[in-house]
Amino acid sequence: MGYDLRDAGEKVTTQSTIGRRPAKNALFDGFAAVAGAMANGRRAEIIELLAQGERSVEHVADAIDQSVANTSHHLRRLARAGLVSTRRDGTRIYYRLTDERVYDLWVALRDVTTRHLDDIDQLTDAYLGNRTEITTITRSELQERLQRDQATLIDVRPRAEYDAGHIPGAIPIPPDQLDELLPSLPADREIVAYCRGPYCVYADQAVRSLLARGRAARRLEDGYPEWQRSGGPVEKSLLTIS
Amino acid sequence: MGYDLRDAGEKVTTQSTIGRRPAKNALFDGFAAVAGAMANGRRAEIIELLAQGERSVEHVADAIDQSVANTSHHLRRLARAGLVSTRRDGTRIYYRLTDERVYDLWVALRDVTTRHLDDIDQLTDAYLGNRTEITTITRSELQERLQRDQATLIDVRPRAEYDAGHIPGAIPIPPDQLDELLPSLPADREIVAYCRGPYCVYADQAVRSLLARGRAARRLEDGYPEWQRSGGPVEKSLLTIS
DNA sequence: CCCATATTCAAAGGAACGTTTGATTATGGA
DNA sequence: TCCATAATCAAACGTTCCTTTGAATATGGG
Repeated sequence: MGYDLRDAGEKVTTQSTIGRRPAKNALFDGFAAVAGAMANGRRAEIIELLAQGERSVEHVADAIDQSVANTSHHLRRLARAGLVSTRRDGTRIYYRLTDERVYDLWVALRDVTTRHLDDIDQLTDAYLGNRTEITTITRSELQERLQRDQATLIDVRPRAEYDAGHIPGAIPIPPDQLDELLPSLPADREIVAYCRGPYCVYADQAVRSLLARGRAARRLEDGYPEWQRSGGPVEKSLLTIS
Repeated sequence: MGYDLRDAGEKVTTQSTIGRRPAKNALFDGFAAVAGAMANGRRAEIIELLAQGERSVEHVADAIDQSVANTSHHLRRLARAGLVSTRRDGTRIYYRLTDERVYDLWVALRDVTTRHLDDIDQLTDAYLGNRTEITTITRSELQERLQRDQATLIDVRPRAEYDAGHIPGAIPIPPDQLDELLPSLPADREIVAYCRGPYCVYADQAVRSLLARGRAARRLEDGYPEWQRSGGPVEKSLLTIS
């Protein structure tokens, strides 16, 4: 066992922290308050949603299947922790993530959770189906293949989100038009689908559908926000969100 | 205002998510559970403490001024979320952060909090005192100055932590020997102090004490775990922690 | 100026959390 | 084998949190 380093010297800490305890408590309660803001499933969903771009309260309420009042409550709580900010446009109020650092925090949380929480695999299976037949491609791999014209890239998010920003060269295939549009894709190359992130259902749907038709298809390992955040090139179709 | 992109297309999401709601809830509750594990001031302190290295339950209890039973409770909760792991050595159980990703998550939380929570400045002031007279130096600046022999580096953590690992060339100045050892430092160069991280009091104490003696002194902007995590060189004095 | 719409606020019930207390389990040494 | 030590567990208290309900506030259009 040897020289036990681990319990030596702590008396010192205790001594020099005497009297500071209330202040230390308050400081760490501050960190805990921010963690607490994310410590609710619906609020976690909100953060994932706002990572896509700003959204109105009603829109958020709709997306997370909650009442507007409750959604507003959750949004206010996130705002109090500094995670989201607001912008008023007429009678509507738009919420957004305060900055990219908040997004980074969310990704770090997602990462740790998927790696360490025992049940997470069952949970993702229950939500997204068994993903074993769906192979993924990394961002850098995709970038290479696009440069060499070796892949057809499709964006399977709702049209409005495509318009607000997408990976250059991506073909818009809104999720409600999968069946109409997928067959018309060129048959010469592999197809890569992406949507909102690793927990977005659309890309999985598209890949499954293509595989069922005998096409070669993969999904981007994460999604558009990750692509954008990592500095990948971006293209906007229409007016920017004002 | 133009074409309102933000509320278009959401019906689709709602439709294709119908029936999946319970699974989606469960998945995001999983993320929330991990956030919830950090959503308590004492548990946040535990994470910051374990970022320094593994510690026994009693040690942790001592450091956070809580009963062993309560501390054990908090540690079990962190373990259930996958954030910490244990190792038994005889009659003691040592807790550690499960991996570096957990540390990254903690740093991301610390970062977001210090940048966005309104009261955090008052809280750090209350805990660490007004830091306006204490200037900092970044890790890369420090590395440069060390290479050019332009600074004396002191490690003001308890001796056991210094022994477990420190920045090469750092002189150990345990916090309980500040007054004895500080005056004997060479007077020809600026002194840089570091300890456990941005919220560790020792480096501040050392710098204040040196400034009061008319010496040029700064503190490393963060601390040893950050240095180590960013790939900086590390030196160990004695046996490794077994 | 009034009304419709979008959002927030306040109150209340039930659930989950944090701390304390006292008892229980597991290990190593006598 | 028995005892001391280290850690966990179980129950119970008060506190905080989440959701729902109904009312209140702010903005823009008629």
